Amino acid sequence: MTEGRSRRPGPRIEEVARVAGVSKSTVSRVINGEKYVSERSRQAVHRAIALLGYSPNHAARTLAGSKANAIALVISEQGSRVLADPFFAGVLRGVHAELAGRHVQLLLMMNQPSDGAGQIAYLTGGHVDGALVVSLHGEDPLPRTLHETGLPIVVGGRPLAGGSLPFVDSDNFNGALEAVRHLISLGREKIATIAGPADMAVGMDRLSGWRCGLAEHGLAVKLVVHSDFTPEAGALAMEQLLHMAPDLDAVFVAADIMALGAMMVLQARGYHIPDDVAVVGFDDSVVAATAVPPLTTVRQDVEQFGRTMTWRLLAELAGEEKLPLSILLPTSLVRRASA
Amino acid sequence: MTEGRSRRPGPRIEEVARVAGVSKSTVSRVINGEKYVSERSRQAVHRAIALLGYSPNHAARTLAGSKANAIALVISEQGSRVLADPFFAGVLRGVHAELAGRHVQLLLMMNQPSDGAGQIAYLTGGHVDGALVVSLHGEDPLPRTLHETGLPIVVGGRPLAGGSLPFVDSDNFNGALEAVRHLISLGREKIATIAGPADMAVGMDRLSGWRCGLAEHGLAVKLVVHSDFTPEAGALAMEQLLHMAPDLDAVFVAADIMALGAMMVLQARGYHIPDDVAVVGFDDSVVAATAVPPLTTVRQDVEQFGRTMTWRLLAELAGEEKLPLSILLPTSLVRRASA
DNA sequence: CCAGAATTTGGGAGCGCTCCCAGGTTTTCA
DNA sequence: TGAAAACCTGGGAGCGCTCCCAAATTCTGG
Repeated sequence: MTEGRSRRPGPRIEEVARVAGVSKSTVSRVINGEKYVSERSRQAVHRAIALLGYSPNHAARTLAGSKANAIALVISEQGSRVLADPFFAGVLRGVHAELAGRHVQLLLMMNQPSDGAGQIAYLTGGHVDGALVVSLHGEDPLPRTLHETGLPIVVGGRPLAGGSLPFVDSDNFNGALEAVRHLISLGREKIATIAGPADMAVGMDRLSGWRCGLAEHGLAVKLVVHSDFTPEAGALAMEQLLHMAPDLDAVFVAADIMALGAMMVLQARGYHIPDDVAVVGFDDSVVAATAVPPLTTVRQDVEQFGRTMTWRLLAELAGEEKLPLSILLPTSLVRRASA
Repeated sequence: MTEGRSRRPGPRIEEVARVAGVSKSTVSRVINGEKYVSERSRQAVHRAIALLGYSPNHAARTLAGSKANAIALVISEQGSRVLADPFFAGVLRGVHAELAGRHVQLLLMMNQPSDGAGQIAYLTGGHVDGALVVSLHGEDPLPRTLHETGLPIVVGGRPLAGGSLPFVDSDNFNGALEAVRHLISLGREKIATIAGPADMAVGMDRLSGWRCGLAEHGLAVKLVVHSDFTPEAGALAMEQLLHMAPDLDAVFVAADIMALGAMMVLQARGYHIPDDVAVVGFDDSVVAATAVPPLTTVRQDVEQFGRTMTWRLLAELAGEEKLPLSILLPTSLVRRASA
């Protein structure tokens, strides 16, 4: 009755100030972790906040202040959905974990082909302080465009276009290298690969690792077929490889999901896995352990991926200096029955 | 130099008003789609908005207005991650698609066991207008708690606890029913099931469908083993079933991912699929098509799931009357080689 | 011992918008 | 034909906070 307009519930900064016996300027300083606040005031404010259950109003902070207190997670969805799904969920979990406890909102944007311009306008329009761009397609211009407007970003997955964008990626090269070394240690000599698309960094880096592993031992690096990240394409690629070299004795497949298709073809053609042909995948996705036979694969920690991207972005927003431009996360070989 | 404080880029509502030759009240009315605006003014405002590339400031709208212009997507993550991942990504895509073009932000929250109370405080603290709660675990109290505070919510997946929460779910019952009818039409008579957990609606509903399908034809409904949504547990359940009835001729598995484990066991025991034992899964997840043999399964459209939840929530927020309390989405049988 | 620097505090303008109010104009209906 | 109802508009208070400014206090070093 006495309220003019319907107010949001909860106490305001003014009440905290009153209870703590200081001004609202001081409360604001404490909340934002500024220096030039006496220990005495800081304690009093913290007590008052706890007592009242105060939580700052996000909209007001954003409106009054010079930052948005929010970051965006931008998913660039150009095909390759199959690869994206489990990857994406894991990354998201990591991002969220890293954000926990900070007063930063996570906004989600998916790259609809229709609204490229609108999206850029939104992102650079002061609604967010920075963006995490998960861009599986290496040549996507979005990260660069955003970066050039001065918006702090971190790209997930090495961007292909030259220049220097901050990014986080799994160490695809060394993962593949380790896979090939493992195959060689098993005595395999005719080692093929089903590579990812040539326009994706993830595809290229895994291919390079395979090449290096073979080159180390003077083995031939001819048996390459490019494919996309689907089981069907993996099957097709395997057929091509068998056509090129029916006597191959191992294949490194750049994604578990493609390995599934490849294994189907191998088994249909009467090859025994791993006796005739050893198979190593990549990702250690949920399908790897339940494949028949269980798939030896290179594990990447997607949750760590999300956490690291977020950490890097927040560090930059906090004004930290000397941050590494790019961060590669370790991979590890998971040995199962297929190799 | 002339700017006192660093301002956000872009035009403000005042400029739109000036260009359109009206007051900012009128511009606000147009933006919010209120009635009591002449067609002439409306046109002028729209032209001015397009001309200036104006986009309303979210923080200011939220602060000044009585709504937050944001909804939350709350993921209740109590185990069952494997099921959740692809499901979750699809739902998210649907949510996003439905939100496109509206001035509604999507906030993401994952249920960290640690911050249950903080999360509720945040959600009911006026930061969001409503919430989508994806809660696979049927007895999760969060949806009910939120609903009781008056926050509009839509639950994804039928909530188990009695009462009347608005929810969206796949028609698990009829999907299972159709699967069983298909098996019966194939001449199978000893049809087992690997059911989901008994404390999840999704598990119970699929089990009920199986029961009904058998009951329709007077078949025995004894061969049930409960399991959780992992391949390992599926394998274990299959072993139990074979122990109970080595001569079973079909099995309906409540999730593709469990079916994978079950098929491994069947094949290891020398059963041929589908000749000896027919297998039908549920979900039509990415693994179904690449299983050996390819898995016949019940398809649910997870993207539609997300879209429908969002539509239902936005409709309620818009004050629409006579909304259905619950919505069941159709499923369809996808025939492949396993049955 | 005192000028200047460093620290600590409160006051208040204003971020960009919505929503209430008051006033004017047009339509409706008995 | 006149009063009530519906329609349309602009002005301005204020949402809850941050950040600038000015002032008060304490700490330095020559």
